[in-house]
Amino acid sequence: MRVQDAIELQVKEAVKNLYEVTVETVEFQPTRKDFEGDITVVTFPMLRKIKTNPVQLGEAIGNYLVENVPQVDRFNVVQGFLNIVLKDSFYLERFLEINKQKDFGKAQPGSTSKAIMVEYSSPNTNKPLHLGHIRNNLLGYSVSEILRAAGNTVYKTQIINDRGIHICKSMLAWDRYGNGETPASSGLKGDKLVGNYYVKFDQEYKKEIKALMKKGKTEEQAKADAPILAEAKEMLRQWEAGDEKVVALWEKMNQWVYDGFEKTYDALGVDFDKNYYESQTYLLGKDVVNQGLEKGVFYRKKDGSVWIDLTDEGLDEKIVLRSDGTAVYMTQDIGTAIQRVKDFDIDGMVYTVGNEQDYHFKVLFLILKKLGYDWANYLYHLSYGMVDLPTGKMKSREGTVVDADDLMEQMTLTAKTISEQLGKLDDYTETEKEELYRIIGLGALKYYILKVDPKKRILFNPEESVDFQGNTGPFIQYTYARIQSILRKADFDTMEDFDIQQGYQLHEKEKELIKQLLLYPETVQLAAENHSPALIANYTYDLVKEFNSFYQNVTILGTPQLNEKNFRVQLAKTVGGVIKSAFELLGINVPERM
RNA sequence: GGUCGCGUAGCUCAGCUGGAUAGAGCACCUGCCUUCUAAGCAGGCGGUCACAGGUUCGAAUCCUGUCGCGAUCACCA
Repeated sequence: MRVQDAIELQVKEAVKNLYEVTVETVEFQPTRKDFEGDITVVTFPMLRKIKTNPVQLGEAIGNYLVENVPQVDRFNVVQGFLNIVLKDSFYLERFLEINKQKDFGKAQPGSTSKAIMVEYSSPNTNKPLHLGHIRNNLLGYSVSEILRAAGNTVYKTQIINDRGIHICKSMLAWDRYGNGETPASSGLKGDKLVGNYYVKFDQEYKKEIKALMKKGKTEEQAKADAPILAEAKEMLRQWEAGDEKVVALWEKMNQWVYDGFEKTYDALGVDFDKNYYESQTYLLGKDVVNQGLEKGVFYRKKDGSVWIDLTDEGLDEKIVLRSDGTAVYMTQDIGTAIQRVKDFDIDGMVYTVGNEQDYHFKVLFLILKKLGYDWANYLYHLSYGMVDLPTGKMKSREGTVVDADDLMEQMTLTAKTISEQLGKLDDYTETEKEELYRIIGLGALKYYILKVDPKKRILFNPEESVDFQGNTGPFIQYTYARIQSILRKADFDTMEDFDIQQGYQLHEKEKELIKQLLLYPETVQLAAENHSPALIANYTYDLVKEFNSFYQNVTILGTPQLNEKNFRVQLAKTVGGVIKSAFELLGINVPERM
């Protein structure tokens, strides 16, 4: 970066001295692989002010740079592109700097740092987590890590949707048909057990609808009149009234689910600094609405309901309190946001929620801004596309979901199969092997999901397994393992023996690797700004591709020259460090061997 | 119908704050394991960047329109 600034300055000097013209900005881009050079100045825009042809201009500026910028070695001109070659010494010096840094790529807290709360996962407690939750969790966790690496303070949270009619449905079904079944008695994971009763409710509900329709009711009537639904609603009323028996059942079943979720989160490798529970927040927000009513942010309609008019913003009117004075989803979200700022003194929040709620969050953020909260300026909806199956949407009630636990287990199994075929780990113990299969299987799954732009919907085909070759997690893990193998075989790993003064001449592959390493810090920043783990994934893939090409074309431990060997081992070690660091940002572990 | 998002090779995706001949992986075809791990490397095949206009010296990228897919427009969450 500093060289680019120096070059920019000298380019401006050059055109001023040579043509008596002042240019505001100089356009840079990395030189394309097909041309010789490290950095390219695009001279086309300058031609507007300077009456000459692009080749002459490029030559003139190039010569000036060679004379005035010490890091510039030589150049070539292709049309309006001035390709600059930097000296090897420049790259070697930068490489030595990187090596000294303990947390290369990560930013220290600074003036632009913020305290941010990231919400993700936010499950319902009536069914197990599925593939959709996995995408949510991986995104939320990774963005948290990325924001932290970019120098921010981050709090991870989830809001657990532990109340409401859907919870009562599984409670009712268990109460009626469960015969006292527990996770202990059945050997089922708690969330799975509760999920079964949610499905059971739906089956019974459908039976009743069918029966009612036979008696001549319309489908709509039947759905509304089914006794089992009325009973669930009644249960919700009792819960809200604090009925002891209902609350006890609710607590018991929710605990089963929490125990189950904990296992899934553990396996996924995600965690939270604080849990919020909807049962404790669903009444929040009403007093804020009333205050906003006084300030004129909201208005009351004749029937008593309270609204906000966002038509000036190109949106609609939106209700924030029902005519009976009860809260809606929006009210709750307003109240919860304010509560979180009180709890954590944060500057902003990231909500990891599917793109079906784009509109909701647009409205929520606008309302909070209009209410005058300064932290409302940094609210971000980390919106992501649905994960669909070839057969369509996943529906828990209908059992058409890819279960999170099952999927992770399946991935681990695939890793095992491949690993056993390759048979490189015969001296590993069973426990070591199992751990490794998990790392690889999860690496494949996580990378597969995180490498794609969050906005895009994912079509997941369970029939075609996730790849372990090419642009995949295991490919990158494999490269890391190879590097560790080299480090184990090298009997030195310090930089002290490498002498830059000897005028080391960089191999083309070495230079490309250093260039790619130098991009890591700005990639982290960019990923943070864009809330995009995909940028980290793609960066790491490029780095690893570059390393493998180096590895396969250049001998590292085989060279007779000590200075060269030391440098190459050190280079490999640094690449390994960046792979590990980048994968940590994605929540993916790296193995020492595989 | 209004609004938002997406549309790039057979498939999965990069590239999108405008720049050189549009890049990877999978699949398919050639080579490379007596030398640091072949989950790899080197190469080949494969594209009207959905379509049509516009802005620009220059458009996959920006603007407008059309088409296709998805989401959303509840006193549900």
